[in-house]
Amino acid sequence: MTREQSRAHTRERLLAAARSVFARHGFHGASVDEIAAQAGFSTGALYSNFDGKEDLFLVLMEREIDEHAREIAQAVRARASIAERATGGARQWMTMIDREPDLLLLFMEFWAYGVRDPQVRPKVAERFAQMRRVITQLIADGVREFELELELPAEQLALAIDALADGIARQKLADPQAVPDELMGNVLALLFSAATRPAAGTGTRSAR
Amino acid sequence: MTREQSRAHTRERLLAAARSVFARHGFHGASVDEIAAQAGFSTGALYSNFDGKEDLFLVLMEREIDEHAREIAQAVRARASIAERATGGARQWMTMIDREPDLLLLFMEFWAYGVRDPQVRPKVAERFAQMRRVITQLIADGVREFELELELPAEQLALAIDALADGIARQKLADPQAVPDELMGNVLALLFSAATRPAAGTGTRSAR
DNA sequence: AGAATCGGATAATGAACGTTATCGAAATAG
DNA sequence: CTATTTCGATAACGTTCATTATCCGATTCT
Repeated sequence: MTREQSRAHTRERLLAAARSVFARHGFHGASVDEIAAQAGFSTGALYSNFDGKEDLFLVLMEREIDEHAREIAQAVRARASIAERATGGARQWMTMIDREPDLLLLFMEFWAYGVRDPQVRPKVAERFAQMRRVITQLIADGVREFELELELPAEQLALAIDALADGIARQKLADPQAVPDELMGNVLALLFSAATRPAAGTGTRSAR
Repeated sequence: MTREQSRAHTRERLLAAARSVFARHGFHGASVDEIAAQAGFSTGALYSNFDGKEDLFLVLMEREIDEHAREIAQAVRARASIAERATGGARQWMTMIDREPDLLLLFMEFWAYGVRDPQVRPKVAERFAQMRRVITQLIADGVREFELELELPAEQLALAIDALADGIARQKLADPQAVPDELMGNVLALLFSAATRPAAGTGTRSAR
């Protein structure tokens, strides 16, 4: 194994261990010793491959967030009507909360940590912006496809939806019983019914 | 000064210092040394008055959350129409984010910390439940007062509103420019317009 | 009876302890 | 010989504990 491959391999092992340990204990609760041990290395190796606990955490988060953003976008795009897209996306989100609560908790810690640190804050903001862009695009697609008009700029609607998703996740993580599974879908449906109207005088005037 | 008064006084001073230091550095970033020093005591005094850093933090949070819940409820109750109540509450929330971002950050840390700890989790859940009850009551009042019917149980609508508020706060804390001040009010207005309809056949049939 | 004093309890101190993240010099592998 | 990993040292942190200072209630003395 070449040096480069070897190094990449230890990085990978460290990241995998970090994912597991961080998920179990949270950012502050996790110890670099445990991470390094679980990866089968010493802590020095960790510091040789990363700038420290914080850097390791940030790299890991970057990766995980990317993956989840892709998943959500995919789940939404697969649906047909705008109503189905909303409920489909909502359902996907709720199951994600159920399936990987640890990871969501980590995202929240990443946020709390990043907002305080001037170095990290832009990265957190960019993550939100990225998610907003994805949702905005989905809304724009739906609007064009189904010939609708919006009461609110798509970006703002997207922000609200993202905010709603976050807030619901927070409540469900604190008390799973308090949040019915269909709630998010229902609210989204209501929101869309109020925020959209048929476009006036365009293309195939379907209804009216 | 009597013994009891003296003790209450140091507790108060410690709590005030804790509020300041926690706000500045966050829960994990704050050191008990700094808190004790700022209060003008030794760390031992802190441990004599509280069970430790965690206990101090929890007591402080309990207090602050109570206060904020009162403020919000007051801001909503003061308004006349249901639309004004929504926008009034939303405005109050947005200014609160602007005015005390540090405190909101602390709430988030309190949440992240509490969700992991089996001892603290019920307390966090109870805080959410309390806020839901307040909002539910406000909705119920509005519905009765303006003779409306709901498309969704008031509790669920309340949960969604709370979630939305939380999520918007998170985004605004990460990037204040990304969140227009009127957004929350607008979305609430849309949500209410979709979630309510005039009650059929009750009392003074105003319109229709 | 009123004032002074004593004893037990309580509050606060500050030094000590174990744990943690971090770093640099040595050792090892490519 | 260079790059990567190891090992030991260090400083900071939360927490504990023996010690000191302080207060309150009861007892004693005038």
